[in-house]
Amino acid sequence: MSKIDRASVFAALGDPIRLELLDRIEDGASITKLSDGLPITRQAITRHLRVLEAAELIEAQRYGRETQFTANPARLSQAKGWLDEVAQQWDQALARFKDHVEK
Amino acid sequence: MSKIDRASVFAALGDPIRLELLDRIEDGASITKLSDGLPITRQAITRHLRVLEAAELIEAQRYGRETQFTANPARLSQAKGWLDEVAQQWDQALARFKDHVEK
DNA sequence: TTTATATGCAACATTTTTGTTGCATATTGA
DNA sequence: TCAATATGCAACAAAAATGTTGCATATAAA
Repeated sequence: MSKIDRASVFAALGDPIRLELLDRIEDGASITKLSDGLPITRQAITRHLRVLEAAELIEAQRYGRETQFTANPARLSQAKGWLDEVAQQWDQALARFKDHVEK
Repeated sequence: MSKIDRASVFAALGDPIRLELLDRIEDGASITKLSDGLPITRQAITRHLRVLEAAELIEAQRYGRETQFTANPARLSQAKGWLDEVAQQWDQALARFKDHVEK
């Protein structure tokens, strides 16, 4: 998974509307239902959903006239994994620094 | 911490150059050093660093004519925490769904 | 078969984000 | 002191992201 892919996932998470949508999706919801109460048009919501879908954080499936979106927990785990990698790097760097000071 | 703040942290993570900079920062580095080898100008790098700083993922300190950037591990932990929250919500939703099906 | 509902598509306008270039300023080192 | 180094600032240009409006289409319900 390249740094560009990682960035696209974080970028998808980088908008308050999209974070709200991830909260609302949970176990599946249609676009109209997801749009309810949000301050932008349904079409704008659709775009946000497509951004999340492109980042593979959610998946879309059409049932009749409705499109249901479901979460992709695996992708979220990956994102956590990447944050862990960086955190670990920083920890190690800090450890090296301390070691250096003590000598 | 509002959803807007969370989004700003993820948005800051949502660029391959900035992920690369986070890799390179580790235990502190100057702008010139961080820019070395990257395909954009020093001024562009400075902007990326300011984005990371605004999201509180890194901190800047001036020593003489150099500006040293250091990582803020606490902020990264917060980001992981938020991903966990969403992941847990999804897990619970999935559990409710399974429960529902079995009945 | 009508009507209402749920979406999709596409053209536009705005706003934001990225990057560049040019120039100024503060430190360091010879 | 003079030259090299490390940045900061600001004006511009280009590209990408957001949102809106208007209209078309497919499905479900009466």
